[in-house]
Amino acid sequence: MAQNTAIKVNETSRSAVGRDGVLDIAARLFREQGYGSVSLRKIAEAAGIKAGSIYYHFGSKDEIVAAVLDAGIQVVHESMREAVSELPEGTGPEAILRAAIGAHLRALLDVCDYSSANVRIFGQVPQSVRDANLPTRGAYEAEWDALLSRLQNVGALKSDVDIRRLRLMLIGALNATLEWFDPDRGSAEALSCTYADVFLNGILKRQDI
Amino acid sequence: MAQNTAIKVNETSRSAVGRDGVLDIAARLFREQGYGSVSLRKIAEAAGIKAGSIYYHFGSKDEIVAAVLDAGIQVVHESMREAVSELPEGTGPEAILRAAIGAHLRALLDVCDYSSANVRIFGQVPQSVRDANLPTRGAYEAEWDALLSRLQNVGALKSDVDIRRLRLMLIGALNATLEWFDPDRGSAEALSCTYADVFLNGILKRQDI
DNA sequence: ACGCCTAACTAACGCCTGTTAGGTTGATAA
DNA sequence: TTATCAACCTAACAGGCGTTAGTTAGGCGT
Repeated sequence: MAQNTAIKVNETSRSAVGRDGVLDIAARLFREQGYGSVSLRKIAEAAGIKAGSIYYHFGSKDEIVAAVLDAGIQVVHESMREAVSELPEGTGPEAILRAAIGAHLRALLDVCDYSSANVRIFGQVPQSVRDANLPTRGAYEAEWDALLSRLQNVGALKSDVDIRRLRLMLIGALNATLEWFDPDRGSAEALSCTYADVFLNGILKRQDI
Repeated sequence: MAQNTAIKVNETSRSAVGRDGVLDIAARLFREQGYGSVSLRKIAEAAGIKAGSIYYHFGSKDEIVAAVLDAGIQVVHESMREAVSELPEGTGPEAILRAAIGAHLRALLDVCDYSSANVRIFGQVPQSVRDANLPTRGAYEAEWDALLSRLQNVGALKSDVDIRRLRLMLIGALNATLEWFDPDRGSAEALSCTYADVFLNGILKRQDI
């Protein structure tokens, strides 16, 4: 009757991973292994509970992945908004852009499983889940568009570049770092600096500097 | 070794999709739906045959996806190499880079299912399949590294940028277009031009031009 | 002490997956 | 005509999937 007590003994009572615990683990597994190969049984096992128990906290697998996706965007969004709003008044356009790029990259590469999971699995989840994530995404994209437009209006950016396209290029390039970034080969901070350099000034050597 | 066009001798009764036909369809489905949600039965149905019949042409699902991944890299690799080698002698560094960027982007965005499937599903396939694709990937990456090194050695590129990192940034940014590119909002050619502009000169407005 | 609430458990369901073995075609070569 | 052979089909296998229903156990307020 008293089955494996080994698990329960170490914490006197129940471990109680809870909804947030399950979500944390799901985000980590999704980031590491992708959407398709992470089953509810895998999530449950990593959380130390049984698959069926997940349905106490969530109504379906889609609900879990949707929660992960939304949280992922919100983390980068807040990180970016704060980084920009914290700048002293009168900060130049170049420094503003550098701050925004750095915030996005930091949220992605420093250990936030939610935001990295979002980037990694968004293209793998069912259409309905993608659709549910679109409003949250849209809000973040609008924040970037507003920032870029402001910079373009004050004459800091080239005037012939389409804002939407620029934002897609920028965020796409930053997100792509997830596939190859290795903290052992240089910090996220250093990478962020390189990215800003390239995007702001290009890679061609110029005589005029 | 381009499009297969499903050449069949006397299409009287049997359709005979054959190995190449199955591969074409698999590449398209993988690109559209991702690795996890494309089953052998889906591939078979789209090919007009039954699931078991696939095992006449391939030993496993992994073998199919591995073939798709390899072909995908080879297509971009050849596209890029040809585009660069076809340039007239004495072509400037900027034009060379533009040609390489354009070739990569064209192979990805114009209807090659293999190369786009590679970018889309590489992060979703089993580790063993990824590993099998690494040599082919490495060859393409080496081609880029050689090109970038050459340009840096002749003083065309900034000398403080790490070539490996530059290549990762460049290819990553180009590959990311797959997630949002829409031919109705502008051709791949135009996009390629914008990308080259940004990477070569940056997005800041400069007084010296 | 009582009942309620939370958080888990067990056991099963129907479906889908990759894979296999053996059978069936229709065209071609002898 | 007969034999060969590539290309397909049929039917089933074991195992994994998301999901559900019903049950159990500990903690807390009254």
